[in-house]
Amino acid sequence: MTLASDDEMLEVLRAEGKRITPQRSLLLRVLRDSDGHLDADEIYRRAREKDQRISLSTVYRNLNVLKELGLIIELHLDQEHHHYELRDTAEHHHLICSDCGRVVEFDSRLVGKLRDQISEEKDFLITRVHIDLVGLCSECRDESD
Amino acid sequence: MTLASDDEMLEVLRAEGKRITPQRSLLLRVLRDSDGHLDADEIYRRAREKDQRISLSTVYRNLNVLKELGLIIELHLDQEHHHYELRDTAEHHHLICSDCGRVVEFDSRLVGKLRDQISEEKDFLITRVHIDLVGLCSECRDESD
DNA sequence: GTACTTGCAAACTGTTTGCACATCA
DNA sequence: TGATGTGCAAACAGTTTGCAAGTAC
Repeated sequence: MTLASDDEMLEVLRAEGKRITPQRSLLLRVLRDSDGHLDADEIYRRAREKDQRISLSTVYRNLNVLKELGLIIELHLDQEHHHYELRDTAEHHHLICSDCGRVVEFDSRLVGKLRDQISEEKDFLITRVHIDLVGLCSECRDESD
Repeated sequence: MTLASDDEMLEVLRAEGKRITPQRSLLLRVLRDSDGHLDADEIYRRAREKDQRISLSTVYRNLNVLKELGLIIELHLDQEHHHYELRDTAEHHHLICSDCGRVVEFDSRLVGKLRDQISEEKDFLITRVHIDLVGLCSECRDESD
């Protein structure tokens, strides 16, 4: 499902003249072991569980490096801070429960259709599509009755 | 195109037990006279052109009030800070040029279809849909050739 | 009159940066 | 060895808040 193994990702770093440091390997591992959409602080917390010494600024710096190399994606999930996830071959979007905060990924043919339609209508070359659907998941909906 | 006139919006404030202050009227006027998607600082700048004394914290406080009353919408246009616009009867989404920053609004039948499809598939009650398409507008595309 | 609102300055949060030291290649 | 990366603390940007004074109703 995911673009590349950790090794392949490390290879991208090397190819771009970036060094492979224990911190970078660790961050990639944390991201891979997660279910996606972690914020910087959560990534920092999980990384520290494995290596006490990593610093928050290193986390931020490397998230930016990985983002520039296209290995991860920065999300703006209707929150005050950013979320990050490994870049995936399968484009997907997010369905967010406004009550419990749960995030579910989805995709649909309609997304590509929409993109094509608007691209033509507005004469844009569309490179990225962000879709967030916000609502109540079935559990939270039941509770609120 | 827009939900209500300024007077109607002020009426909503009154109905909620909020006071109608010159600052609030001014902010609504600034939002209405704009093309949408202004950030707080720009709103502050424009408001100050009309009334020197308004403060940035008043701007923030009132944007939050208006947001809670549903009179305006807060956007997260892939930037570090928020943008605001008057709530519109016609739901619309944003097409953003990653080069010049231009923002174009759009809507499409496909959005409702997508919403219905995912709602059913994932068993969510979907209340809000945010779509940002990012790309190059025709002018920026021509320049980059 | 009084609860709500304002302006100011100070606090807060998420993120970035300068610098000296450490480290990958 | 030399360029890159790290940790720390300090800076920064956007936003929120405490408080005393002002104002809508």
